Amino acid sequence: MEFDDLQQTRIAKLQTLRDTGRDPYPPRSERTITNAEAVAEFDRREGETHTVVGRLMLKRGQGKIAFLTVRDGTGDIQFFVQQNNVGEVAMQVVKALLDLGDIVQATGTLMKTRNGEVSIDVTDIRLLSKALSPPPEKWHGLQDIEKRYRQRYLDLIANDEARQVAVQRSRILEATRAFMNGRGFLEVETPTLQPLYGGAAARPFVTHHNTLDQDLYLRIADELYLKRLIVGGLERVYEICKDFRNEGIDRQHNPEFTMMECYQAYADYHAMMDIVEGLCAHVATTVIGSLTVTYGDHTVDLRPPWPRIPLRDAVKDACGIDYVAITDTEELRRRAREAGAEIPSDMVRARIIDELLKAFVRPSLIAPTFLIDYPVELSPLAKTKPGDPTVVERFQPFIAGLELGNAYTELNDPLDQLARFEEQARQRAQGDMEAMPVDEDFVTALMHGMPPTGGLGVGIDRMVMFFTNQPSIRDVILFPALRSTEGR
RNA sequence: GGGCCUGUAGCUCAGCGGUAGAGCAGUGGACUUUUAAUCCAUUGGUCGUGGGUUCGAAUCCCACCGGGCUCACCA
Repeated sequence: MEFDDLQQTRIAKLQTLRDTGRDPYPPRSERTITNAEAVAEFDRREGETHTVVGRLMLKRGQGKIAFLTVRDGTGDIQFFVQQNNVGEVAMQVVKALLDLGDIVQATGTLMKTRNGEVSIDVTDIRLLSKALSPPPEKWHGLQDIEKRYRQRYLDLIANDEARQVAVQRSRILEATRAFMNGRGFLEVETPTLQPLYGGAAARPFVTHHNTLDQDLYLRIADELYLKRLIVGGLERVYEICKDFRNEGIDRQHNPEFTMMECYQAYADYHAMMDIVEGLCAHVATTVIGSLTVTYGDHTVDLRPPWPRIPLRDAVKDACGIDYVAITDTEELRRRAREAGAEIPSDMVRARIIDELLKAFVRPSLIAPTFLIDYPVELSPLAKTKPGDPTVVERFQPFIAGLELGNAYTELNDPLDQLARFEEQARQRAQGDMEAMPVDEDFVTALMHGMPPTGGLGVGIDRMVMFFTNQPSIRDVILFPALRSTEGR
């Protein structure tokens, strides 16, 4: 490892500190009050002696005094260092050996400066940890997008918004758990390493267990395991976990992402819509403090209930194509192309409908909306609508153009499930690598009887994107997937 | 994978065929109430990498390594 001039300078200071008997990395620290508390409670704490800590963010020397802005996890406070109080030696240390980025601790009297800034009138100041690399620019922060993702700690140090998003994400997860627990759901854990993957249309990551000498898949969903628990009589279960999908990376997709899946026995997809509405409203009120949320150019009202629009009607309204009335696939393809959609000649009927959804319906789904009742072909785990074997009871919630999740009335007919798996296998044989493999073990579970069940998956990252008004999933995942660079 | 954009000092950015620049940070100095402190002086670069065009390339061209947007793919 090589050190540049700025680092060499700091390493020299480090040596000076050691040579003069000062440990640049002492094992112990003290804190009697957080910075935020000191500022918030100043009126009744003025004059008290306190010890505060944090990272040195700004340094304003002025002869025999110095003002240091120090930031801990709660906020900023100012150190007011006067040579008369700390002595000439300590003053020299502050001026010559402390650098921006260092972690420091100071003891002194809580006071306000002439200009009203809450400060510690320092009597003792010490270094807790010497930073050997300089922090990002103090005013512009860290702008380089790549560096923000690769070295997130710098982003968190320099950019307030990055910190806010990280905190909000945690609060959203907390609110989600509280909401689900409050509805009687049991939080469970199912395997990340699965001998057979399933529950979504996606390509998996493959790994290998040495002792078993067996390939395993990182889960693309936990659906099939959670439904086994429903079979087992756990009537309301949910899991919040990472799923892994070996696919493209873009503003709304990361190869590992966080999903909340829940299943409720003796319920259907309407109950799942109630949960989505309730969950979003709960998160909005507890985390945002309002049912009105702004995302990008849009401001949406999350107040339930949300419109529940059959996909057929939504597509018909958006582009005038009634795909139910057009039974001939070639006719449907022709009409879709006329409307302006790009439809490859080998695209199957269900994908054409999906394309119509993406091209014409989705862009207009700004207000919270449920699209319901999807073609059966794309939903091998969902129950068909009574009286219509071509449509399943499935819905997707959309807010501000974001697709937040997926849900259905779960298929609990074991023989129908087996037939759907076999149809998937046929599509797989025809080259659709995202079609699901046959999971006979899951069918075996269904053969023991699964109650009528509603199931739901919510993309937590997208929910966080929405509630924190972030345009990219990389902004809500602390360490997003990036190509590794040479020499790292 | 395609198209468009992008990579210059530790950080934020200018320069876009003719001597490599600014602000912040750093270094030296002045300063006992600053708020991105101020003032004086000053160090710092294989202009992502490698080729090419040219009398001359940070600048134009090609390839490669990263990144962003977008389309495709994908919940």
